[in-house]
Amino acid sequence: MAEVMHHQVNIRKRRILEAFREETANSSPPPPPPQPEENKELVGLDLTTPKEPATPPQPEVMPKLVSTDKDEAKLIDMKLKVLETWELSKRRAIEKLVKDVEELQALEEKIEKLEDLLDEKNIEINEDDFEAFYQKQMETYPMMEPLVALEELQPQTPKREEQQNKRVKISATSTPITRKPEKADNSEIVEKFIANEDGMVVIGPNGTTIAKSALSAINWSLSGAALTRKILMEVFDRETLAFHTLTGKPSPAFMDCDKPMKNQLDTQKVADIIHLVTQHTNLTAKEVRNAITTKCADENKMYRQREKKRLNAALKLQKQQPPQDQQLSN
Amino acid sequence: MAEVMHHQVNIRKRRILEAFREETANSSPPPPPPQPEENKELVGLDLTTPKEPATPPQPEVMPKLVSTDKDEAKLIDMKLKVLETWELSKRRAIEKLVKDVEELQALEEKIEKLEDLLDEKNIEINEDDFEAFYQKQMETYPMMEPLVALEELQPQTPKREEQQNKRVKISATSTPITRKPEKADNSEIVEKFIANEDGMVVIGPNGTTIAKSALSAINWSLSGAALTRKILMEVFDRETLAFHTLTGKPSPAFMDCDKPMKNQLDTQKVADIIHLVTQHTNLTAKEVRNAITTKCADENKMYRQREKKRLNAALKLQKQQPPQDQQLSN
DNA sequence: GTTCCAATTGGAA
DNA sequence: GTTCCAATTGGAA
Repeated sequence: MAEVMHHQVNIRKRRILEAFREETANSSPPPPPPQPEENKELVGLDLTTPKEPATPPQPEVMPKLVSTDKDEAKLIDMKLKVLETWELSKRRAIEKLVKDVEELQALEEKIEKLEDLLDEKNIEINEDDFEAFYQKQMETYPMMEPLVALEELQPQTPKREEQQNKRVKISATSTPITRKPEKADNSEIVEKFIANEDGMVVIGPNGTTIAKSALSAINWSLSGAALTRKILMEVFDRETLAFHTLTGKPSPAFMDCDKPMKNQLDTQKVADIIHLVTQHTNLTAKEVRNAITTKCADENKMYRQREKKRLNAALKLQKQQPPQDQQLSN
Repeated sequence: MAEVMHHQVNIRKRRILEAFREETANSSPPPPPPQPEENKELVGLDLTTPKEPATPPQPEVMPKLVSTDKDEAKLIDMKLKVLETWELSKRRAIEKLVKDVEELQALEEKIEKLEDLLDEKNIEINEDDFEAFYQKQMETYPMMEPLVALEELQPQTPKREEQQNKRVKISATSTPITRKPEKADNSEIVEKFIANEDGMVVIGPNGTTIAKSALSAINWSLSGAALTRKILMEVFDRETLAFHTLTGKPSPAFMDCDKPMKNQLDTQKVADIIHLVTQHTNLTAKEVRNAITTKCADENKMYRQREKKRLNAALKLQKQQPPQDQQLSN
């Protein structure tokens, strides 16, 4: 897989270089402009790195190009920045792929162990049984792919041409072939969840449910933290969020000042939320927990604001009324 | 690219299914054991989801299988878990790939704009100039790939067979082909940096330098935050870390209590550290900043601890001495 | 001897 | 009307 990625990258690299070559080939190189002798070895470009230590803040970070054609220099400069960005992005992509491969291998090992176990015990699995079982499982874990999808295997050696074309196309057009469909992604994810008769869907292994309508209302292309917050609002009500925290522990920063105690959010539900979010975004569990902590803090803040507003309104009302209830205010 | 990934996944899926099929084909399916009538439709497996609400904590999350052969049930159960994990992992991998493609496309657009600009202005780039420029750039930005590497392009249509074999191999052996080499990764990264005469290397666009020896001493397979901390220690000394923060702003949580002011860490250096870490790990800039904040807080804590220790030692010493310096302690 | 965690805060966004 | 940020803390790891 990493190999494939590499090819993709190399195609791109070659295109860049070819572009450069074409530019130089299509027209005779401009005669080197007369230069003062000390610049000669630099072929018309002043490329010396700034000698001064960084102490005076330098607004221009890249070493300035000095050339007869300023535009040209600027463009080379820009192009290089692009190349650099390119190279870094490539490295990151490969890292990701390597990680994927590792995950696949871990799964592979697990599966092989299971197969060994089956062999060892000489156990046979009836396919009908399995399908029935899978069917039931799907109802419980709606995120699973239907068995049919597992069986829809294209011939494995196919369409090299087509695939190749597609790859080139990805790299040659600006309209994405496999673009992340902002809205379609939504329904794609949401449709995996099958609602029960009350319109609720199970979001994690602990059986936490939320309304499917709520799930579809959530914009899954939101940044991770925002997504977590929306789901939190579906699982818990505002008051719960305002008076609970992730751990239920007091802040170590306010040990002495006796802040009002808060309880711990239902750990099962929290685990399910973390499950849901980490499976469908790139967030780590830690980031999700962080978002939960913040949301609770924010809800508490908002609750107190509203309370204050209510209190002020009540006081105002009291003042307007004749002081017949005066004893209550003492 | 997503297509490629899909194939890879499908190969795996098919292997799983084939394994199941072989098991059922190689031996006649076991005759369905006599079952009480109400279980008949479930073909020997009790697949009903647990009816009880989740209130009492249930240690077993997956619905229990009830079968004549407990081992068989258990194994199907396990196998399903694997399948589920598999499916989720696949989805994540595809998400990552889609993201990669998007990044590539963004770069593509940038480059095309540049090319258009070149065309528009009818500018030609002398290849020799470019190479000389690149050479110099490499000295300034050691992370860039050498130009030769950019030119080493394998023929683009090659080795389908080989590639295919590799893919199968990845999925069939447990020894990784492109495993992330824990140690090799170190030198691989470090060697990209070219030290100057003082053994220092530039780590980012602002020209921040650290000793190359320090860079090699760092274990790049560390978790991201730990890595950030190590680099921080190379760029700043302990005292600076102890009395500076990311922003220099006081904590909003301690506005009233007048904590001692802290200054802001050199933003240029911080930017370079963030650059270095985000390029070579999967951390986001936010996570790096978070790690910096924490490290500063920890260094401050440790500084105060040491100070206290020193003070205690001094007091002790004073007591042991004849009280001729008594006026100092009053 | 260090690193990591999460509760709290006011204000910026 | 909400979300996000980072400084601070003590203790767990």
